[in-house]
Amino acid sequence: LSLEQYHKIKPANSHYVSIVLPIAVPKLYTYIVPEELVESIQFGIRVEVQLGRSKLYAGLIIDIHHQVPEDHTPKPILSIIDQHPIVYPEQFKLWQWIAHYYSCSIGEVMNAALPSGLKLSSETKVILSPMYDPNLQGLDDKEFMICEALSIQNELSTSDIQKILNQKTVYPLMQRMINKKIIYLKEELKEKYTPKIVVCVRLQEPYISNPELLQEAFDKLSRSTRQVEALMAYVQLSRTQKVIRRAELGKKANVDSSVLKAMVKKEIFEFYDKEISRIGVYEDDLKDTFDLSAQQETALTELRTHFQDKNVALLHGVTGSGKTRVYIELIQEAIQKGEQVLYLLPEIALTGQIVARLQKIFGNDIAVFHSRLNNHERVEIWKKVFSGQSIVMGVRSSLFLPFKNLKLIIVDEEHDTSFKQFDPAPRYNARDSAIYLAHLHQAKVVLGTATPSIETYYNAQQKKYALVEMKERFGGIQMPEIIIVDAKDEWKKRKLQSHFTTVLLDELSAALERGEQAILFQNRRGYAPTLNCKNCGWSKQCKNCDVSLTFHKFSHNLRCHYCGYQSQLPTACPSCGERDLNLKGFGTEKIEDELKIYLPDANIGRMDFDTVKGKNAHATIINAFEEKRIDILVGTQMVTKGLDFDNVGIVGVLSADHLLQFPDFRSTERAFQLITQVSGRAGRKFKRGKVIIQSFNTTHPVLKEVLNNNFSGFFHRELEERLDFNYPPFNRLIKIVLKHKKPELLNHGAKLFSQILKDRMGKRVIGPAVPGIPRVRGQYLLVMMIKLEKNPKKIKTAKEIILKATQFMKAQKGFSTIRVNVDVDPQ
DNA sequence: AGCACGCCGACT
DNA sequence: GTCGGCGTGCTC
Repeated sequence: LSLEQYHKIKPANSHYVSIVLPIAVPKLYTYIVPEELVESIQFGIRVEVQLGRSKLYAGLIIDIHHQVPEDHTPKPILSIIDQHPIVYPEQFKLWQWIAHYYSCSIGEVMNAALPSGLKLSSETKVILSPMYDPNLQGLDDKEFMICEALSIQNELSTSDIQKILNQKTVYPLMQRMINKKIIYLKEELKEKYTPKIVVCVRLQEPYISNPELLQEAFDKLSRSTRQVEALMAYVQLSRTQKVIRRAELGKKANVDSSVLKAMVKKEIFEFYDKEISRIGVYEDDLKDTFDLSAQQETALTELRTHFQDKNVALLHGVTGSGKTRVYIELIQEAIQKGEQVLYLLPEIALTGQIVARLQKIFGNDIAVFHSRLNNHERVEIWKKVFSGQSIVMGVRSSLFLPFKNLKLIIVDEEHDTSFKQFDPAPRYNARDSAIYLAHLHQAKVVLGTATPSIETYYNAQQKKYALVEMKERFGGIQMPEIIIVDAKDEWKKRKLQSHFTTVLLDELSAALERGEQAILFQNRRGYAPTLNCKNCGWSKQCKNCDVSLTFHKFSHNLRCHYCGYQSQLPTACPSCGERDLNLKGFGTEKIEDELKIYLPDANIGRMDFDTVKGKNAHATIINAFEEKRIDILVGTQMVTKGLDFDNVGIVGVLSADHLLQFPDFRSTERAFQLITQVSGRAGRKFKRGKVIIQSFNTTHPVLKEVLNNNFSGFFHRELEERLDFNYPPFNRLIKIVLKHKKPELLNHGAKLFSQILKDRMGKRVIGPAVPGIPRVRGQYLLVMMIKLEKNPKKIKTAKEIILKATQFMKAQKGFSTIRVNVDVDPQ
């Protein structure tokens, strides 16, 4: 239908809808609503639409109007997917805010926001024509192969055909076959969500209403011992639970399903299907009984008072001060009023103790939303929140759940960098987005941490946020004693034993003798970063990224941490033939091994990215440590977060220097946070703990500030530095990364791009510069940074300039394939 | 994000 | 010639 034809025949006063599609296209699309569907359309429902020639999508309606499209013929909505909205207007406002603030498309936000179970897309499938005759002449080899496959498999997807023919481009061939009417397209939307169904068993009438008649049933079965056992098992199970699964009953009575089937025939049992939750439910309803400390009471009162005129409060409480207890009180107040609460946590902190603790108190009022949930579980939580689930504990993406009466958001470990998503877009910060979400819902926000981020503390100082402090540990336990050990000095005196100072080793063995446990923190994983040739210094590089491969002892191979590329160990140096290859650097795995030499009697465990990969691996290690099957836990960042153990006498930081050496304006801040957090694991609940920090450069001011637990000193010194170099919190940063697989082309494009930015924004633009790792996954990178004054208008203009510059550069011949990533407020 | 079109070099 | 790779532009 041409545009003119359409305008001639278009019905008067038709309904049109604006639709968001879950893809990275920058704009919304307008579809026409067929007369028969007009009644069913509303904001926030998904509809099936066609985009392009064959793709079908589930798009979201976000506007309904009568404005006739001027420049194109609208396609019709094909069908209605939802009877009721799946997205509220508040949610959509959050999406819009994120898209604007973080410079990405609304479709990208939709992609991140909806669980994939709610995002439908078509897979082009083809079927064989019923008229097809295997003896038909005139087919070439490839066509024949497809027909053969189709006569066996019934239908094939585009990717199936690609595999069968072992070639990428199959569409022309498919089109040809369609034209010849050998095959047909089969387009269908598949609903990915199917509730989990289990078969359950219950008694039939009359037994169900008259349990006293059960004796008769037993008599009736007396000839079959197995059936009697099954009935007995049923009676036992029914005392403690309402729903009895067939499999469970079979297992308990040790009978197979044929026995149960026979009992169905005898009209004692019947089977029925039940839709069950995939989310673990917590039955125990124990209550946290101990009283609040005076400090906690004060903090609560202060928070309540501040919330009368401020919407955001920073709760700055030292490790072990009992912030969680304060949250619990606030949550309790909220749910008593029937309000919803969102408790945001960094991914890694979510996996265990804190969840268990809150579940103990709030039981099934809490839904837990983390990244290891599968699609079905995500959709289930989505639906639960929609129907009013009162508390959600979750990672950054739980921000997008369909709250309708959200009144309190807690962002725990507010400083944590994992609240910021950096790839893919939307590159949003969940802490900052949470504050906007709270604004939409008229909710209050508590930002809790022992080590506030510079930005947040600055906001509190500027009175933008309220500030509540808890300076003492719960139960009057002292802050740990911190000892800074000069590793350089020991090295000079030849006392240093591999990576351990004598101070650390002595303290460790003393602690073990006292029956205490220890945590050692090392900020690197793997055995040794590189395998080097002793003769010429050669090391094996990744073929996709410009980094040396890392040696992994467990799998005994070399790996790239950036793209996952793996390679065998070379037996000799390929460059000079030298057979002596050396391990350089040290990681958690090596620490674990070497510690075994110095402390042979200790049970040593390791917790890092490699050992917590399995679904329950993380919990298993924590349990082993809790049950004291591990004496010393060696780990990366993971050991710093959200773990509460009551028998840790010693915490060791193996090398503070590694943390301070990063070429990044946040490295001091991160070092302070990490060391303070890991120190906080020492001596909680039990007695005063000890922290040993090893360093080759003991004069660094941050170490002294950590030593004295001097947050304020650290903050002011850091603030001055940030002011000198125009960094946040005084300025705002936008980071732009350009990527392409051809370095020369990338350089030229970046030059053009940066020139446009510099013409408009002058010296605020820094770069383009080659980053520390110049190539990742086969793509060369160039980085630009823009330092902007905190002026909303200027920031808005800057984002527009970036968008225009991107469009301009991409319009030039050859540059269209350069990828541009914009990261607002990078971490 | 797909997907098709069109341009180009590499083959039967 | 035609196949397949790759860059470009469009999708209501």
